[in-house]
Amino acid sequence: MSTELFAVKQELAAVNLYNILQRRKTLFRPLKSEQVFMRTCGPTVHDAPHLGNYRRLVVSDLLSRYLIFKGYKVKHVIDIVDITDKSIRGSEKAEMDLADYSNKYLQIFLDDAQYLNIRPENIYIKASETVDAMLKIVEKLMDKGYAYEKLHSVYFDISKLADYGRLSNIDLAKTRLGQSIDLDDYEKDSPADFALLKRATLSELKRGIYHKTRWGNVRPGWHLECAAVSQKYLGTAYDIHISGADETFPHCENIVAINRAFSGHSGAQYWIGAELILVDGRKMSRSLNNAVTIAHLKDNGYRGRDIRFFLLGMNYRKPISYSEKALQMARNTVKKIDTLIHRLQVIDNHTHDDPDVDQMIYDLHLDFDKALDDDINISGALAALFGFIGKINVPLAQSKISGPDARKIIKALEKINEILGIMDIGEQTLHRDVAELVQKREGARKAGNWQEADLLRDQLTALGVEVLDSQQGTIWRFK
RNA sequence: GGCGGCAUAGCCAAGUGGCUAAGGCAGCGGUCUGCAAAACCGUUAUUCAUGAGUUCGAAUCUCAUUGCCGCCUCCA
Repeated sequence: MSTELFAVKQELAAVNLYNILQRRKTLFRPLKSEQVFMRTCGPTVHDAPHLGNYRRLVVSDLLSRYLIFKGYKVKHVIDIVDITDKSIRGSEKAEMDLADYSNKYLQIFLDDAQYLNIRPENIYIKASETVDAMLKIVEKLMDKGYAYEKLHSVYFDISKLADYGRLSNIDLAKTRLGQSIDLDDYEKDSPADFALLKRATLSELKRGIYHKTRWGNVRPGWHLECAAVSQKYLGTAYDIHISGADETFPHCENIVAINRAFSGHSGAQYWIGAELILVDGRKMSRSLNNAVTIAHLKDNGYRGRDIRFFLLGMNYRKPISYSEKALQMARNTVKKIDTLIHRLQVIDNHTHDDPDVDQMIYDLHLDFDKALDDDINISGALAALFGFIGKINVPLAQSKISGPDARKIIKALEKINEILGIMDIGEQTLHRDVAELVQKREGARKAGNWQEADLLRDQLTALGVEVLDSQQGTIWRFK
C-alpha cells in the first residue's frame, strides 16, 4: 500500500509547466497535494466569441483533463466577463436589458464550449454576480493605501506596489505610457494606474447599471472582475492561471497587482499564457475584422472534434495560423484516428496469432505521458499516438488482431481520449434507410454485381457515408 | 522606443550540445482490391533565416544581421 502511494506521488510530481512568472519550465507542485485549483480567463459576452477566444479554453481544458488523468482532483473556474464598455454600449444599441444581452452571448459561448467538447464540469462564474467580492477587495485596498478615489472612480496606485511589472517584465520608466492611453477620459494620478471602479455614466445610472458605494455610484473594471472571481471561488492563493498571450500586460499584471496588494500573494502560483490564432499573419480579433466564429465553421462542415484538434494540436506557446487548409489538415488527422477505431470495432475473430498488444499499449502510455509531462508537449504525445496506430494497423490489415485485443486497444484509446477529447468511440448508428443501402451493396458485391454495387456506393457517398471494404468486411464512416 | 516571442522539407510541426533531424498533412511508386477507398511498404531536409564565434562536437550556446508576430488601447 505504501509503495503504491509512493508510486502515485512520484507520478503526480512529474508534470512540468512553463511559468510566465519565472520564464522557465518548472516542476508543477500544487498547493494541496491532491487537488488543483485553476482558473482560465473566460470570454467577454458582448458578441459571439471567435476561434481565437477558444484557444486558451481548449488549452486549459487539455491541461485540466491531463491533471485529472494524472490523479488530481481539479477545480476549474472560468469567469464570464459580462460588465464591459462594449456590452453596456451594445445592449443599449440593441435596446436590451444588459443581463438579457449578455445571456444571449453567454448561451452561444456555452453551446460552442459543448461543441468543442470542453469539460462540462468547469465552473462558470459571471462577473456581475461577484460584485460583493470586488467591493470587499477595493475596501481593503483603500484601507491599505493601494487605491485612491478620484471624482467617484477608484484607481489602483501602482507606485505603491514595489515590484509591479514582474509578470510581464515591464519597466514602466521605459514604456510609452500615456501615449496610447486617452488621458482625457481619466483623472488618474499616473497614466499607468488602472481603474478598479469606474463611476457610472448618466446613461448607466438611468439603466440601473451601477452599484452604490461609499465612493459613489460605480461599476467594476475588467481587472478587478477577474481578480475577484478567482479570489472568491479559489481563494487568495491557487495553482494555475491560464490566459491569452496577449493578455499578459496589462490584464494579468494588474490581476497580480490586485492580488498582491490584497493578500501579499500573486494569486496563482503558475501563470500560463496560450498563444494566439493568426489570420494572414495578424491576430484573430473582432477589431481586425478577421474573426471566425464556431457557428461559421460548423456551417462549413467542421465538427467540434476537428476544430478542437486544430486548437490543441500545436504547442500552446506558439501561434497557430488559421486557414481553411490548416483546418482541413486537422480534419483529415481526426479522420485517420476514427478509421482505426471503426476498423477495431467490427473485429469479431479469435486469431491466436496475437502480436504483443499489451507491450504496444504500455509503450503508448509511457511515451504519451512523458511528452505531456514536458509542458504539455502535444506534438510528442500525438507522435506517440500515431506511432501506436501505425503499429496496430499492420496486424490489423492481416486480420491478426483478435476481438479481445481489439477491445483492449479501444480501451487504451479511450483512456487517451479522456485527455484529447477528439475521438468518436461510441457506437455510431446509421439511419435505417442508409444502413439498408450498405446491406444492399454488400449483397450486390457478393453476387459479383459490380455495377449495382458501385451505384449504391455513389448513393452512399452522396449521403455523406463512405464505405471501406477490408478483409474483415465492409465498414462505413461519415465523410 | 521598451518588453516578450518566433524563423526546421511543398505545408504543419517536434527536437534546445553528441546515436541515421520525431510525427502529421499533401505528393509520387508499389502491395491489397472486381474497381475504388482505407490500410500497409518504399520515397520526399548532407541540413535547421543569414553571417561570425565558443566547442573535440551546434538546429540546439554567444554576438551581430534580416524578416515576422504580440503587448505597451476594455479586441481579449
